[in-house]
Amino acid sequence: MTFRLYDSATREVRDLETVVPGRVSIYHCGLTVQSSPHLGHIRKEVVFDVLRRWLTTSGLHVTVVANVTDIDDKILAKSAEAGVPWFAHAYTFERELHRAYRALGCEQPTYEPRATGHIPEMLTMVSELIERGHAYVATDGSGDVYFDVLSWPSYGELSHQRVDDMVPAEDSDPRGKRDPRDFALWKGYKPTEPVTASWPAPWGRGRPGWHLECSAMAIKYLGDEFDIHGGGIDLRFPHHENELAQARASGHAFARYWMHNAWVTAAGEKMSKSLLNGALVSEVTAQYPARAVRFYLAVPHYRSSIEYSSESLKEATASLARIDGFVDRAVELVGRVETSYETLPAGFVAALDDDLGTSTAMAEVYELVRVGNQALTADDADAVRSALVSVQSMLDVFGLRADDPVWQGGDDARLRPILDGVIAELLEQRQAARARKDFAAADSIRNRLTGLGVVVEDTPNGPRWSV
RNA sequence: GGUGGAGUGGCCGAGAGGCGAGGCAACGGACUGCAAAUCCGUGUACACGGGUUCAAAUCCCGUCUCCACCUCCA
Repeated sequence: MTFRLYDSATREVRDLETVVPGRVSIYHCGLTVQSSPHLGHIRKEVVFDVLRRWLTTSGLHVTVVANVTDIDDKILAKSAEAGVPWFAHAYTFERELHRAYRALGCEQPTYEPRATGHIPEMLTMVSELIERGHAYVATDGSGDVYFDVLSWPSYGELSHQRVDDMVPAEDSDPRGKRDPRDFALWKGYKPTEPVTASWPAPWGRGRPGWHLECSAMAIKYLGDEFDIHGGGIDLRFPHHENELAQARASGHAFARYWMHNAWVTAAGEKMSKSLLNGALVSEVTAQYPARAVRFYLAVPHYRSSIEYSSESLKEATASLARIDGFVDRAVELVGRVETSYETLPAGFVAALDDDLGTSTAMAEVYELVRVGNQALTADDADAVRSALVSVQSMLDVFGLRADDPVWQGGDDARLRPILDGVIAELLEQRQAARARKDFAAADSIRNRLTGLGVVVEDTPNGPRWSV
């Protein structure tokens, strides 16, 4: 095992040394299901999907946990506005998140726990923190419980900030806090909120704070200590800092490595719904092939931001078409091939082992495509097969194989033979016209097909077509 | 105020002291009836100003610009 990962906590690339040899446990913060996912949200899913695929391909047993935050202030506010129960609102967007996962070929996590299903675990953690003197019940009778930041000297260790330098928000309401930097573990029930959105607790009815959920669920499913904790870079502080403080202060070792992905930006700024610059996954996949969208999100390094533009998505579509062109012609010549870790080029393996160097790894794909195209021209079947095996095994790691069933939806399989027959008939007419040097008639047929989106190419073995 | 990230050729995007990652686009050539696809070739890129070094996009100092986090954020 030579996988190396940049750890945001230590700010260096380190060898991945897992808690249990041969196994990797990963927790990445899922979404708060309060609205439709945009490209930025789904980038995180793609990044961790590629990570999971790479570690699995490398021979490790991978367990992935990604939570669903199905209760929070926004869900309550938006559902009240819409006049629907809060859980109906949450389920609606949870389903939409799942559609986005599937659309981009992301495998679902091993476990996908909902926050509201883990109240007992959270209550236990809050109790432990109170007993150890790191949490307290609010002084204002609200029923809130806060983490006592000043009681935990290493607070700030993840984001490398000193508590004294932290500036509280100007409009922050001190409520029943001892210190403005203290954060809520438990939010006391308010009569304005639905009673179904609250649970009984020793210190009063209420609901969990956001940070608490992840700590409790990560420990439940992955154990006291686990390997990688991930999420978007914006979660580093406060969310992950708080998770770490809660978990360690209640006696758990918690994550060994912290992995944060950068954003998708729009006009240079972070994509977000509040800025109205968010491109929804459903909108983008309606305009571009979902596989090209995955390519676009998966190829740049995960710690670099990706600028959203239609040009970039068109370019991704064109790049993929070049790769597919080789794969299609190669499969026609040598048939389907089996892939494995052993069929991956050394440069590809080295690139991904070095902090998931996806961009460098993709350059290996193009190299093999070029070599394979040369072999096709030379009619060297062995060399074609060899290149095809490498290319397919690399695309597999990226989750980008064209023949993966996840990309096959939409097409009506019954129409395919009919299409084949009709186009074959037209191409025969065109070949006949070409044979009698009636190029006007031949070009007319080709132009009509091109107009319908069917690309016709003449090869030494006769014409071939693709959509 | 504190803590980080970034500025690379027409565009996207890697790299992090030494032979110009790669893709998209463009141009020339080969192939083709013409195309398409493919292959071959074509670029003196690293925000700016200094410095260190035999050698700097990469290290150091300074400057400019942009982005982010500091208790809603993937």
